[in-house]
Amino acid sequence: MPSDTLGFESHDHSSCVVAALETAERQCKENKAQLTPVRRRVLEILLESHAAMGAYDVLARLDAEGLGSKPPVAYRALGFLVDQGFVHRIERLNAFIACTHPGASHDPAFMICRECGLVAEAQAANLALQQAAADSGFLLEQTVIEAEGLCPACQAKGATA
Amino acid sequence: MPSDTLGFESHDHSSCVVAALETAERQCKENKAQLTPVRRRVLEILLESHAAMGAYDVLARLDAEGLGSKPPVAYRALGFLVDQGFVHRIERLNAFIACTHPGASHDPAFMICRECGLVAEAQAANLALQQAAADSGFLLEQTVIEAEGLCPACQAKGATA
DNA sequence: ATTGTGTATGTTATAACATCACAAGGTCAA
DNA sequence: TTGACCTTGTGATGTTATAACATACACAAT
Ligand SMILES: [Zn+2]
Ligand SMILES: [Zn+2]
Ligand SMILES: [Zn+2]
Ligand SMILES: [Zn+2]
Repeated sequence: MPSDTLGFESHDHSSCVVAALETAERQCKENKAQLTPVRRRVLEILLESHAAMGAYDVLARLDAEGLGSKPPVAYRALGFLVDQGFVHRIERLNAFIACTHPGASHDPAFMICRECGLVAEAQAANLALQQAAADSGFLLEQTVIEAEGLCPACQAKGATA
Repeated sequence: MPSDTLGFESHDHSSCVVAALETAERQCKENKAQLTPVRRRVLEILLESHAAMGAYDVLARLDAEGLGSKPPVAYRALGFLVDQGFVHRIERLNAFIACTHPGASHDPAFMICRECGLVAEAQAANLALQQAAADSGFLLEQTVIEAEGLCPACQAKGATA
């Protein structure tokens, strides 16, 4: 299993942003979906960091920029981005994060640092779960795999609580 | 990986209930924790079926029985039961379910039928995720593994939407 | 030009989930 | 009896999410 995990390592983040936006533009064109100003702006906001953001935090940003102030504005944009695969919902946090593997078809898994809030996205198909599903006749459609713990930096800082 | 998944198969459910309650009693005694009437009743309510229940649904039951009517009553009891390992929280559903492997130390995974709401609990340690964590230096403390799909019965009924 | 259709947005209200803060009771040991 | 600790009661509040309905715009068919 190669480590294509991204999120904790220091890296050229602007290239993440550029790549994600380019992929979104292209894929919307292909899918005849519209990356409208609000939708694009929400994606940009989420791309600012590898952390998850609540819908209301996103909304506050939109509001500050005059792009909308009511919950449905944020939820609709987030819903669109999730449907397109540009953004993932983190169930554990009731929050959203920009995808770090834009374009690639994937079944994401997440590692969430409980200390600093950074979230890394990994590819981690769960063979044991697939086996359990097969054994019990369950038709597996979608999986949520989210781990919580401490990222390398926060471990180094000695954070334990 | 043996199939110790439980939830979809028809089975002697009363033995689930009895076993879970006995284990809870015993383990509380060992841990010097108190299985008070409200806590015990919440566990019994959750044990009625292999489906997840929202905190407010549990609360409605407690209220009907005169055991409490305010949200903290339900959340406190559920929190206690989760801490003791008798109940699991299903993040995907913002809901709670009684553990089907009482007493055993485990890292549960869930299969959630989107049609009928039944939830099966399996053991499904995610080796790929552990590998990804090790590769990136992430200290993995807790994992959420939840699959959504169709249970055997609902597949048979031809449910697709 | 008008009408229809589809998509996106604006807005109000409310549903659904969760916690805070403080008061009150019960148990038990010092 | 007092104090420490745990549990419960309750009002208020905070947070997350969606329902429902109205408006606006682009584009195609008439
Ligand atoms: Zn992704
Ligand atoms: Zn961290
Ligand atoms: Zn369990
Ligand atoms: Zn089912």
